[in-house]
Amino acid sequence: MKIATWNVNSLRARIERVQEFLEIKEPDILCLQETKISSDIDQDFIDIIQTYGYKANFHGNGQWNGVAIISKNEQTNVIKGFSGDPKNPGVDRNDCRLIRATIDNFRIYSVYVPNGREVDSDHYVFKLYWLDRLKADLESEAGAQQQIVLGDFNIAPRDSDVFDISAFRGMTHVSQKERDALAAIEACGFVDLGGIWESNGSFTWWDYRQGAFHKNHGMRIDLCLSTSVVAKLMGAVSVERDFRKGSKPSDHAPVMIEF
DNA sequence: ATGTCGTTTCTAAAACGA
Repeated sequence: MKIATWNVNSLRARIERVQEFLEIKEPDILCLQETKISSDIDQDFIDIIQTYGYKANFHGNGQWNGVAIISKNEQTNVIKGFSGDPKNPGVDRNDCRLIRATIDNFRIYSVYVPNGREVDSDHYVFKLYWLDRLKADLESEAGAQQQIVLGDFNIAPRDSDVFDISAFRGMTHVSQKERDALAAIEACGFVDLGGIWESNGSFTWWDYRQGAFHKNHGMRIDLCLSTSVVAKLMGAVSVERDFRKGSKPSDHAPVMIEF
């Protein structure tokens, strides 16, 4: 079984690369982030994806964010956004950053954690809130099914997950509070499957600017967290760097995990 | 060189987000 996650930075702009990925890599499940398409036109993309034998569920508001789950097998009990009615601190009230579905008795979550912008901004407060809210939803669904959480966390868990930690001191993606929020989720019984990479180099995102990809100036911010039972079944983990190359790439590469 | 993309909008250049 192959499960992948990919921040595509606009599905409209990336549809040909996504088709290429489905055709060549044949993942059983693909979680997408930053689809930037609205629910109204999702059917166009569902039709394209169906021609490759996949089913899809989208959660999007059009201009920004947007997440999706694509799978060969049926998706049931799909939930878009957080459960319940959270007290939102006021930023990005109608954003679309979470979709979950049950596939083959696994509970799959596609997440797009807020960027946070600057550590002294409301957006950073919202990022911390969002991570805490995600933890609550994961805890509320724990036990019944094995859980796998994939997506763009906008957090580099360790210093070795950025190309030059001195360039990121005091910035989002590496700050202690967001790393603590991620650690709190892991403390609920989740394993960071990409954490098997001990050294610099296994990055998942590279800035479009300054030739960052060719210099390997990147970060590992696209993560896959699973319950420890699932982690024991893990085979190969790979960053599909070829999809960061070539014509019109996203600034993120897909991460693929085999079980 | 905030040097690239992708989105949107007063459909051409700019604002905004990442």
